[in-house]
Amino acid sequence: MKNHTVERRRGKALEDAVLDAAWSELLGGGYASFTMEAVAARAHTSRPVLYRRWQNRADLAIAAIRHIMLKHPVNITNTGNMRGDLIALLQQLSKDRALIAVFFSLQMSEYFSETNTSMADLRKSLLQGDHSQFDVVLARGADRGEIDRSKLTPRIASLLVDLLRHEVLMTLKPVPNAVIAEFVDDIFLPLVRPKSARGEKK
Amino acid sequence: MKNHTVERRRGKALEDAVLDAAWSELLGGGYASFTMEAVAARAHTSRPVLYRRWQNRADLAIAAIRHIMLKHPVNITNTGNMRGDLIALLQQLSKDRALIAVFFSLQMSEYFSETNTSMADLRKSLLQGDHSQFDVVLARGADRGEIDRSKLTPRIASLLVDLLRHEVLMTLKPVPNAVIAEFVDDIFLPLVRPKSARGEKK
DNA sequence: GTGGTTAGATACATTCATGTACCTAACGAG
DNA sequence: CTCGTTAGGTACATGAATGTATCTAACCAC
Repeated sequence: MKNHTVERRRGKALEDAVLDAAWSELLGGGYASFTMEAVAARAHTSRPVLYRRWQNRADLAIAAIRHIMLKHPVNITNTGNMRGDLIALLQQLSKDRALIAVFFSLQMSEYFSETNTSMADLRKSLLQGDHSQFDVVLARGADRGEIDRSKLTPRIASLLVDLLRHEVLMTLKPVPNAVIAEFVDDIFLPLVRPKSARGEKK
Repeated sequence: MKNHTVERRRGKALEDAVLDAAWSELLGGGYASFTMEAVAARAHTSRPVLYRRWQNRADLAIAAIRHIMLKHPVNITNTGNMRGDLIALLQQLSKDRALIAVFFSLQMSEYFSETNTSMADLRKSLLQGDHSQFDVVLARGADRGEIDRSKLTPRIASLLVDLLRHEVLMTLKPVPNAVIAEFVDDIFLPLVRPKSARGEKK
């Protein structure tokens, strides 16, 4: 390297660059092959810079996940009917959050054996926002009479997110829109459709 | 150690002991903290003995998983109705296979980055038996008219196994019978119930 | 400018696991 | 009983990563 211009970064600029690099490393090899050395190299800096900010690689990994989640908030839409809203939400989750969930749950296994944090705990603390947004869409659907509120048990209310998460975990890829549509049209909606609308074909 | 009696094991006896030890290690810390040293220690033997049989720790881990699966086959039952059969199957999977699926999918992440095997491939090769057994039960149910075969899309046919797997992955514990019943009674059966039986309450 | 702060670079001690080499003593077949 | 096989033990070379120490030079505030 050794450019004539040095361009030395400081403070937040440097920190963001490191966190982005850390996230890229997590995506690439997962937490198992997540090393301070590799992150430092990718961010064009050195390990001591990392250790000045985070105590160890677990801290850095968590910080990177938090950072990327802040950069990709899930926006709730209003397409006019619940089906559209649900699909839009799932598509966003598939692109952004689901990837996080994957590399979080899947590749962080090593993290759990190191720190004894239970998976449920950490997942809850990181993904708490998701459910509430689904709940908003579902409540709206119930108000409009699109779904039967009495059929919305907690398990069924979380069914779509659970199916999406499972799919991402298994395939490690963004979920195709056709699959999302299957979740919504063939599984979720039939379970919560109001009795009056039972016989309707779409 | 150094007992007066030496009790030196050989051949299959030794191999089984090592595989059991390896499985215990996988359960305890996952593949991330799965070391030849620890396995050798737990099996009261030494690393060279392991390297004589398996080329590396990935080989040993796979062998241990295969071994434990052979020891716990899933038995298909015939309780007289499909609901009973499904629940029995899911309960068995929850106790035995699901744990395997967990520590396989979850904690083997490091394995995948080492060997480039795709997760889907390996899962398929190890868990291929499960689906066929479910298919038997489902086909039986269709023959009896308990379910509507036309509603059994591939995705819905695999729904129960998928939900179970997801639950185990998230909780890392055997799935309570009440949850299994929810899967069957509140989600799966309503989706595949024949039209004639629609109005029936159980 | 000047001086405090901190990035960037290098080097180091440490730890931990891998895979191999080698020796010995127990076991099993004949 | 004898001999070939192989388990059990120890030691070693290697490599990868951690976390720390130390130096220098760039940046920022004043």
